Amino acid sequence: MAAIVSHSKTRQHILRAALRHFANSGYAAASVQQIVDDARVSKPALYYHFKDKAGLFQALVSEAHDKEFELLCGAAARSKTIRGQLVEILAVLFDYFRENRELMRIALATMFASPGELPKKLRYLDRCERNFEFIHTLMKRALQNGELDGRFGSREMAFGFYGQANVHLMAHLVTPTCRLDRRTANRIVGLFLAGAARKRNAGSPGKF
Amino acid sequence: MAAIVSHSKTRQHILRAALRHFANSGYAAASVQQIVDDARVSKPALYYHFKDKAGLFQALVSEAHDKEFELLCGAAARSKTIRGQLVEILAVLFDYFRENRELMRIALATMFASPGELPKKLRYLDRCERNFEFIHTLMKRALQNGELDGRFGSREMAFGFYGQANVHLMAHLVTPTCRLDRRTANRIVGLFLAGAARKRNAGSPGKF
DNA sequence: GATACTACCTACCGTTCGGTAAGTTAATGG
DNA sequence: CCATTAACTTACCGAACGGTAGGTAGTATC
Repeated sequence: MAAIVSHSKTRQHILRAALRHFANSGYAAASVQQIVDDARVSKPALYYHFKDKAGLFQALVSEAHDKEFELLCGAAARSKTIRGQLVEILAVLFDYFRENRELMRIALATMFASPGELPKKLRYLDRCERNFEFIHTLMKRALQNGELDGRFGSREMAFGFYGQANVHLMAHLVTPTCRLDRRTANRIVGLFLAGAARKRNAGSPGKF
Repeated sequence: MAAIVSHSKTRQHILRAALRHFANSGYAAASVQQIVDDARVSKPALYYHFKDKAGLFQALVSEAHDKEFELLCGAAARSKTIRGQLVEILAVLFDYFRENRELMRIALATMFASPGELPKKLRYLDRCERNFEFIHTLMKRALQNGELDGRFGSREMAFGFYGQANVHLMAHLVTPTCRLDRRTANRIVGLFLAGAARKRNAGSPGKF
């Protein structure tokens, strides 16, 4: 896993242990003592590399959101149609999720955290917004292209899709419902684009 | 607010204060001391009425999910078509949400909590599942009626809808995006049923 | 060979945590 | 009039919390 970049070995151990504990217990319930025990380092070693508990968390949060943004960009570039882009996005998120579920958990948890749940000095809202706005941009473009239904707003569609993607990920953290793979990605995008209602003319049903 | 039922006045104060703190800070970060200070009671008074911190939380969690279930049932009964039922469900959830956002926050937070985030003895997964299964049942019925597209499974549609409903609620906790009212409910259901893709024959566009 | 810096260490700080022991007050029942 | 119970109270517990003071081994520099 090349996800955690760090110059020091100790710093790396700390980050990896912190990732485990924050992902598993949330910010408040994860204790610094547990983290340093798990990382087999002393507490001052942690406070040498990170300003405080919040700073340690911040490092992981930034990495999680930046990684997601990177994945979104890469995936969207791989297709020209909105359908292809959305499938690519879901597929790559699912792939990454399967092997880095702890980092993803942190990204999701910070996205939907209560105001008092995390230290106020933490900066992550701008990163959340950036990731959402990326999807939003795709939708706007597809709307102009005529790929999407003009009766809906780009914002509500971006919201519907990004929201649904996140729900699938979050739900999978709680109870693995179905395999999060490319096939599932295809079906989700299919449902999103075609809608759940029965079609009046079953002329060209397409495949999902 | 008749949400919190209790026989003792003190118990009521405690529950109300606990609701505020748990909703605002999450389980771990909310301290018993803050709660009793806020409720203007002593700590042993709290431990007289509730077994422990987890028991206090449990009372709120149960109430939150039970209330949601009640809302779902009432809303679904108000219409015969799946479209009508889904709109009613969203509308009633939105209504309730606007006036009881703290209780809703707890329901959502427990739904997507990490394993180590909450005490293990807490019982809530069965209640989550019950609420989801209610939506699932509606979808199954609508599928048999031919109201929904047979190419999709009832489970994935229930998931898509319930998930999207929850995302709208959660997102609204973080940043109020749009008015959560009946009009919004209509648009969300519209998007869910019709799909985002442009329709080939714009014969009867419907209104959302 | 003194100085300075990195990368830690042991030991400990004050605070807050969830929770309790034991006593008090007011009402109720025999 | 006494016993019991409900509904608390003050005072306190040990453990865990996040964080730090002060010292040190190793390396690099002048």
